Amino acid sequence: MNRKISLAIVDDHPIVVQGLQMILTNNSDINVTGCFTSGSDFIEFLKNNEVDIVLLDIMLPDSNGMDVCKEIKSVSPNTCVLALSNHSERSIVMQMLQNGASGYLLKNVSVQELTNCIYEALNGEVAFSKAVKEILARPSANDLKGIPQLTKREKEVLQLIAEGKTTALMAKHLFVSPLTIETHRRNLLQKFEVKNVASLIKIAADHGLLKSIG
Amino acid sequence: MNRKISLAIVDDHPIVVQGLQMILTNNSDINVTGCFTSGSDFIEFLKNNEVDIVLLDIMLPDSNGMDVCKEIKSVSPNTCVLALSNHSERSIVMQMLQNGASGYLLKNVSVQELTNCIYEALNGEVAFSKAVKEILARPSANDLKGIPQLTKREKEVLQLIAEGKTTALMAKHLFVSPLTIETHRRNLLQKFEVKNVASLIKIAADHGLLKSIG
DNA sequence: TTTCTTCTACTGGTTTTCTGGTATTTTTTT
DNA sequence: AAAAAAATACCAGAAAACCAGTAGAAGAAA
Repeated sequence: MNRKISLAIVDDHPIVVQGLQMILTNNSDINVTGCFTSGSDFIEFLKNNEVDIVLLDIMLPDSNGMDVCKEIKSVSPNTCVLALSNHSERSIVMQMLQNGASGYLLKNVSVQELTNCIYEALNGEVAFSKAVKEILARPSANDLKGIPQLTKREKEVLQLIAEGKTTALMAKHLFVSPLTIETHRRNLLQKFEVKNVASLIKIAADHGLLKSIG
Repeated sequence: MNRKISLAIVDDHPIVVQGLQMILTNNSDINVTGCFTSGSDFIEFLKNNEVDIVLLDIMLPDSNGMDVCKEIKSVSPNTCVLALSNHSERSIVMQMLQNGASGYLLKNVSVQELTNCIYEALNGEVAFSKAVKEILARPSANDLKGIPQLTKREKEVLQLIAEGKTTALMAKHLFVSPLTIETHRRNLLQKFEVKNVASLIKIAADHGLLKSIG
């Protein structure tokens, strides 16, 4: 090993910071270079110091995690960002990753998982804690309101709508009257509690109800 | 250790089957209980035999992977299904998981990863190979055909359309004329080469261009 | 400065979706 | 056999989306 890994912690909860530090000082590869309670403090630090990886709480009081992450990556593209959060909402996870994070951990992460994820991230991989993988895998299972129960025909029509077919085309395709298709569409909108196909398709896609376009 | 893990392989490529068998016989915990070249053969077997985990190729000649997976879980809910595939399309991954798969591996998986994933799956976790995590994390970055380049305003409008807002509402929201919104929508349709918002939203969602609903 | 892109806005017309009803037939379940 | 659920079909009108073409103004890039 040539040199120690330079790691920073950004979190406004002293207890979390203490805990992380304790865990990480046991690891001889890792050097905790700095702890910060705000995103902007860390960005300043980053301008004059090299940091290999940062554990970033995404719920900071002053700024939001997304923006901090984006800024970190623009100031120092090679610094890995591991998002650390209590929030297990899928959309937040996705947004962080979209903004360049190397991974996402819930704060209930185990010590073993934490160190694994750090090494994975530094190795250029994407790192998730167990609970996060669960969220990414089964968006609907973690949903408050369940997916409406659809009939076979409704699923077919839903799929065809997503493929951009108009009522007339769908009717031909399924050998029924266009008026029947309209009824199905109407029932779909009602079941999903939306008022146009745009949101219908959005929600259906989020729930993994649609086939990918061949 | 009380008893060996019972593992089955379902794949129509003899070479893959051979390879998997070779790798797995080196592992004294695992007993390869059976190899099958079709989904229905395996389902039959499953009715009379206990299988802890099955490595399932999702591109079988006779049936499709989703349905086989669903059937496996209905015949034997405790059998873990690890999907094995060359296909790295996000929506396929999601569909398999939706249908009860415990994980998804691309066939370029390493030996180490494979065994890790098997243990993770048996342990009730969701298991992904490295490449799959990459896909889940950054849907857009892994696309073959590039996503059309969107302007800032177009992205905003796209998002609002996905949220089910009408032209009039979007116009109010963005403080512009409804006619301007219409133009943006039109440009979006043109850029994505589709002719209605349904397919627009479908494709945008597939590419991870939309925020998920909280 | 000129050019390119983006954002803005318009006219006018067509197609499709959406809304609120109703209702018969077929299939499934009890 | 009766009841419930699903698939089928219709009318008529309102609202929204879609199409084709044009074009000025602001801002960024050459």
